[in-house]
Amino acid sequence: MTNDHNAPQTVIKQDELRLEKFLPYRLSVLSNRVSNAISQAYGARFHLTIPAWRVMAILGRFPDISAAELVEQTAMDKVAISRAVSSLLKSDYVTRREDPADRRRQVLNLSEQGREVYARIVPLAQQYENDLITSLSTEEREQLDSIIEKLMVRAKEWSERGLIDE
Amino acid sequence: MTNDHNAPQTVIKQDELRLEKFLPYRLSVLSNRVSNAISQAYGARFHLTIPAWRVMAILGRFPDISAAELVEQTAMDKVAISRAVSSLLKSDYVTRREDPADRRRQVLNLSEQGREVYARIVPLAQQYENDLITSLSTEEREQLDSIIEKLMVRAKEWSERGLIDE
DNA sequence: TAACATTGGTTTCAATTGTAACCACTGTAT
DNA sequence: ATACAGTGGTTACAATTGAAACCAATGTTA
Repeated sequence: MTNDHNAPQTVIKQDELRLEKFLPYRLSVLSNRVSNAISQAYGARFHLTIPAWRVMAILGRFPDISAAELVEQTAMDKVAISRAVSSLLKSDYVTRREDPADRRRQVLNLSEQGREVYARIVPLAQQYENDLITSLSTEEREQLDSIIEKLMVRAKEWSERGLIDE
Repeated sequence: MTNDHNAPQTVIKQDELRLEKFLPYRLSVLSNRVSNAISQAYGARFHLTIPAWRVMAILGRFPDISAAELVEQTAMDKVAISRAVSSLLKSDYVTRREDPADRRRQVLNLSEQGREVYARIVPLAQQYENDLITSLSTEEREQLDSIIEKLMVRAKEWSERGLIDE
């Protein structure tokens, strides 16, 4: 395929799969390693799960939104959001008030406390991201950015339009 | 700490986090989308979970290995492997025999049936990968390959040497 | 040889997650 | 008003997962 530095042609039989080179697999291993490391970091310090932290991250940037809007933003599902929010309410990191215009809708926000925690996690998160990409040149960072964007479009199509063939 | 190449045009306050641009987050969303789509594809056709399929994929390339070696190869954990193997034994996709040299160790292989299923899944998997990367140019594919490699090294260091700071 | 640490692998139990059913409210049509 | 479909959000239950305890075999030390 792309790179074979030590062989004139790829020697792998077509009916074998090189898992180590298989993109979906590599993405998954990489992403798991990264997520686990980071979630340990703030999980340990602030007792936050990844979904909870995601909710806070969104609320930090977009105040006054509802759970449904969180679903849109994060691509997490309804139930996960509901649970994350309810645990964040319990720990007083977020506040919730009814939207008088639509009494089904609950408007969410970071609480004072939540804002403090948020302010402390953000640099930590950035530090991790920084550390992760120090090994990349500026060009590579840009490349990665645009490549991820393209892959995401494709993957999104899968989930929307159903799978290949079928 | 390490390097700082931030553009002057960035308007986001430093103490805010743009989740949509946060690499660990994007990786996770992308990887989940891809994995779910693909696992649906062969889960539906062959009743395989992702861990089970991974085990088969490794066994297809590396016969006569043990569960412990599977752990090494896949970065999955002991228990996940154990469960996957036991379900694969039940469906007769893999065989297991005791290593006479070390009676704790079990040597695993694809069965005839397993090999057949493997042979049918491989093209399917490749088709998905293909479809995913059609949106990328040849250069981009090479870039992605090497970038993932670099990120993986870093993430691996985290899990081995513990986290940043600490 | 007895004692103890280590390794390969499984089991158990609790926490996390996903799916579907559900309740409460709103919007629309009758 | 009344009925009914759609939406926001939660609950209940089953399946999946992870951590820790565990068993059996091996290696190591004395």
